[in-house]
Amino acid sequence: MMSKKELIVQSAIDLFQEQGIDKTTISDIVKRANIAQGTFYIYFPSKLALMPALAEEMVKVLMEHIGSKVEAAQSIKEKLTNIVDAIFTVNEQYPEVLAVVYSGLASTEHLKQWETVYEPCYEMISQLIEEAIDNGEITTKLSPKRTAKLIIGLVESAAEQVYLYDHSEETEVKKQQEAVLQFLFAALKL
Amino acid sequence: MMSKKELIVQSAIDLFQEQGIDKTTISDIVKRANIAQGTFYIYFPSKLALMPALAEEMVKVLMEHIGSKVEAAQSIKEKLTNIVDAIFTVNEQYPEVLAVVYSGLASTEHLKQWETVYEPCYEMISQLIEEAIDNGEITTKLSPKRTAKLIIGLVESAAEQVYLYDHSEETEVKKQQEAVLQFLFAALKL
Amino acid sequence: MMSKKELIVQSAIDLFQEQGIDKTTISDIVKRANIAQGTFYIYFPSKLALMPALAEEMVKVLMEHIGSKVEAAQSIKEKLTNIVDAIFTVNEQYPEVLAVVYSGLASTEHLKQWETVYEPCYEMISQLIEEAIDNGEITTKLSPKRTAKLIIGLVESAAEQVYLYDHSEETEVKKQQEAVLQFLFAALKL
Amino acid sequence: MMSKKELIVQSAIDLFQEQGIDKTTISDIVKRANIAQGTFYIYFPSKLALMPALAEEMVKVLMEHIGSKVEAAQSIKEKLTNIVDAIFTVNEQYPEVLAVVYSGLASTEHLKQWETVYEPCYEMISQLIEEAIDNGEITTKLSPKRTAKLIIGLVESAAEQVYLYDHSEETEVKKQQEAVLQFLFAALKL
DNA sequence: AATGAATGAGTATTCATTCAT
DNA sequence: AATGAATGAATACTCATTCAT
Repeated sequence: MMSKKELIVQSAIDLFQEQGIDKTTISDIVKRANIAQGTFYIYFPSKLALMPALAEEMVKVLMEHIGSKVEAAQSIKEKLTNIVDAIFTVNEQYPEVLAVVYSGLASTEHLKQWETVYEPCYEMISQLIEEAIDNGEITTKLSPKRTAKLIIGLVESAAEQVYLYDHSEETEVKKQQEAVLQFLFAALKL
Repeated sequence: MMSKKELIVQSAIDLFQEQGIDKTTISDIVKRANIAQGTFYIYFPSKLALMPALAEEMVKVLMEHIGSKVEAAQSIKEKLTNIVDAIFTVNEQYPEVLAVVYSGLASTEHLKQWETVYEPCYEMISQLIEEAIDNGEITTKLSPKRTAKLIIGLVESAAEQVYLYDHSEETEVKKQQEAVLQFLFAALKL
Repeated sequence: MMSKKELIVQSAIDLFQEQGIDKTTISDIVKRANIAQGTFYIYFPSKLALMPALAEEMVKVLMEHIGSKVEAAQSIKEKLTNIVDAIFTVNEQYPEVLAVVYSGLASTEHLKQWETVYEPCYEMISQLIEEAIDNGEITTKLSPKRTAKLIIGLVESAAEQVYLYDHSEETEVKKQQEAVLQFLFAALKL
Repeated sequence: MMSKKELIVQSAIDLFQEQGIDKTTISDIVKRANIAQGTFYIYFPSKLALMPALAEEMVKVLMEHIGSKVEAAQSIKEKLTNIVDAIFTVNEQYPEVLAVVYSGLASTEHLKQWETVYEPCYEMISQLIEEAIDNGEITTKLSPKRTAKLIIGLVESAAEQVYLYDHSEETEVKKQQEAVLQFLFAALKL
């Protein structure tokens, strides 16, 4: 059984996904979570205070998707392919929520926490890059961490384009995924 | 002299930039624009309805920056360098506004208009790519339009990282700009 | 061709009928009448100032209905039958408008004008009663004018019941009309 | 102690009586009730949504007036006399409120609820008529329920005429009350 | 910890009215 | 007489937040 806190976060994610952040009220969240209005404030001082918890959850989901697929992969190409796939999958499920998380719109105050939250994700990709550099698969003058961030930025924005803006069809999505991968391989000279 | 509608859009951009979307009220906007409360509603039914007009203005600013610099350039490398520079410059000036515009948070209802608004920008880069392909500067299997979109996504997210999330210092900004350019050149095999 | 003033009154009647007085704005009225916002104020100082003109129009319609039918009738019974029929017919066409006119809700300020407006209607029925008393058809201790007012009150409220509250079917309407006539005949010992 | 909801209804009745519906704002109502603005919206979504509760209260008051007087009465004539008296008394106290309730202006949406609200009143009179028919006091071909409705319509409109339109003096009121009673007795052949 | 009715400041929104053209 | 963009006071309504239970 979920704790009240988890119930709140889950309800918020669902509602943000369905109707957007602005149109979702705390009242909506507690109704969906089946808890009392006041209970919300035991766990979160405000609606914005939800954001870090929400980002954490999103990153957790993303990391799970990536983790399970990347371990099995051998080459850096395979690994990157799986990462792109994971990012596209998560964007398909939570386009609205990720748009908020990624663009950092949830008020300037929490932006710094977010980088912290996203850190493990950057770190993981960074590791992969470093290993690939070490064993000669990749040669680049850019630092692994910076490269990791550029990669995530590139892939996320590509995924948003198809899922959030264009509401593209399945085949278009596949093409975009293929294209971003090619672009990425070229950038890394793979 | 500016029309009332233009006054509203300009005031909104300024205020969003200064205090963010959420903290900016319609009252703030009309006060800044020096018009009556009701006048706002003659032109826009709500705050969110401002978004397309706002995006148009941002794209206009971006295009002006790009246009003036790109014409002078000769090679595709030079042109891309200038484009990246233009995008970074605009992001430096309007980080908050662009975050809103770019992340597409402005409610699901207007998302489709946005692609239309961004279209001239995509089209312009697309043209440059095509010319570069024609004269053999670039070889790529990806379509020019898709490549253009990937480039914009990549550069925009890189710029956001330094201006919105990290509030980086001048030197870090330069490094990021240099890095994204290198990444981009590699991706296009330049 | 209708004058602007007539256009305003007619549009107001139509709109009050369709959406009620409260939900009808002056803006609605001028749009329907295809005239400018300011033109309204040339003819009427406010929305409430429309009411007497509106009542006049309604009474005019009612009188026309009654007039054409009553002249042909011979006996007082026949005449009353026709009056009841006329009132029901007009109520069928303008239930909402008549509810307002009859109940006098359009603000206390114009109530006195209304009695003046309704006067010809009361007077006409009053005449009929008096004639019927004179030629021995009716015997009553009540004054003709008071009797006329009671009759109108009775028949109007009966008509409202079926058209406004119950939205009755054709057959129910006929029954109600028949009933109120019988009740009326009995009251006048006819 | 009164519930918040009752407080709202009572304040609304008082204010409608004093200044009419249109001039009474929700702000006025909550101030008079000594409750917060938001509390109003917990119980009623709008001013018009008050109407059914308001009608219920009015019917309750009317029924109390009638009930206390009719029980003591023996003959149907006495009973009707008391009913007319009760209706006139309530109309004297709440002319404005009753005008609203009775005319059904409270927006088309709630009209159906009103017949339900008025039902006990119709039913009560209907019972009296039926008893009077059973013990031979009254002979009529009309159904008791329909007769009851006609009676209420007649008496209410007669009362409105003196209290709402004409603001008649005491003696005129008495005359009107006497007249409507005579008219009614004749209609029922009493 | 949990509740949910109550709060009221803050904000959006409406619409009668004006006035320069 | 006619126009209709502009006005801004008046009002409705929301919703984050509190607190007694």
